[in-house]
Amino acid sequence: MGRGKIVIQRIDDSTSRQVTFSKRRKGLIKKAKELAILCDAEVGLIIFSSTGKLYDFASSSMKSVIDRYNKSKIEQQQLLNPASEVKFWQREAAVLRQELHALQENHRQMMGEQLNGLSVNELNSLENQIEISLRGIRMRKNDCFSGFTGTTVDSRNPRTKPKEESYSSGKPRFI
Amino acid sequence: MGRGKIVIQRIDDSTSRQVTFSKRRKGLIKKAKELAILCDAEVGLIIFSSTGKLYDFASSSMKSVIDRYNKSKIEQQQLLNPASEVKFWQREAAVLRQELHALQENHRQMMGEQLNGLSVNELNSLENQIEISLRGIRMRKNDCFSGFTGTTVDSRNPRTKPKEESYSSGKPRFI
DNA sequence: AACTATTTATAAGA
DNA sequence: TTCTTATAAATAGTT
Repeated sequence: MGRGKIVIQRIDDSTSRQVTFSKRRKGLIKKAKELAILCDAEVGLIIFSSTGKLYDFASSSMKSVIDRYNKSKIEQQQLLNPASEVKFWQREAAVLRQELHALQENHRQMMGEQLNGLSVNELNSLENQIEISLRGIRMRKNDCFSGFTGTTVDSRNPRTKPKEESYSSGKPRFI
Repeated sequence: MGRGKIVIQRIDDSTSRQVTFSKRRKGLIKKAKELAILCDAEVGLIIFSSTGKLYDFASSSMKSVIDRYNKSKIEQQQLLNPASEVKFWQREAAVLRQELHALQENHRQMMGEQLNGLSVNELNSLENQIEISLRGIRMRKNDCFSGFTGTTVDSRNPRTKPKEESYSSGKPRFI
């Protein structure tokens, strides 16, 4: 966009390279500003002349832009790096598998199965837990069938509670 | 540069803001590239869209640009920060003052003045230095007045040496 | 995503 | 460096 068309390659003549640098740098910074304002974007622009002089523009602050850039790049790399992603999901799967196994074993023991591996103490503990659970169930049952005397049970919104505390809930409360 | 003139302010309509963002981002990156090539400049450009997506361009690498930027900024700040600059020159002056004092004291002692603060050992050392200096001076003098027999003195380019080794030289050689 | 009328940027010249 | 101006390039609004 000038008197003549130019090809985009290094301008050999040092003087006209400097002149072009001045003009285009000004234009570039102007357009960077406009983009930031028009499109509500965060823009950072750093220019070093061939003589090493620094020119810059940032719509917010250069520190903010660079920090955001670094954060963004790290995230990008982690998501785009197949090895990391694989590792992430491997870890995730390992954790879930472990939780699942623990819960399954606990569940079997609560059902009175697979008790061979337990010591007497552990069996006592399990027995105790199940007795507590049983008492809770019976108390709730009692509430449900014999009206609301309100003497020994929690009276806050009692009508909605039974379902939440039944054993079939997804979150068991004892180990 | 379009069908109509626009004012530079946030485009309210989200769709046309996005369209404009696409067009202008492309244009800005193109111009950044051109500036880098045409003018042999190092350019880094970071753009975050209003939706947080990152677009960037660097003529070398963004790391290189940011590192250079940081270095450049630190230098700039140190030079533009009056307090730092004052401190810098204060340190510089202190060092020079110290060197000057040491040299002045040495000079006075070489001149046989201000000898009160010296121990016998130091006086002996000084005496010795001055004797060596004296011998050097006499040898040179000898060379100058009695022709060039070349028996005991350095014969490399003898005609230019006397001036360099006279005591009035700016760089004294003994302490 | 294309088109095109305009505006804007800028190459060359002074 | 700065101004001018012819021309190339970018892009706003439209399709």
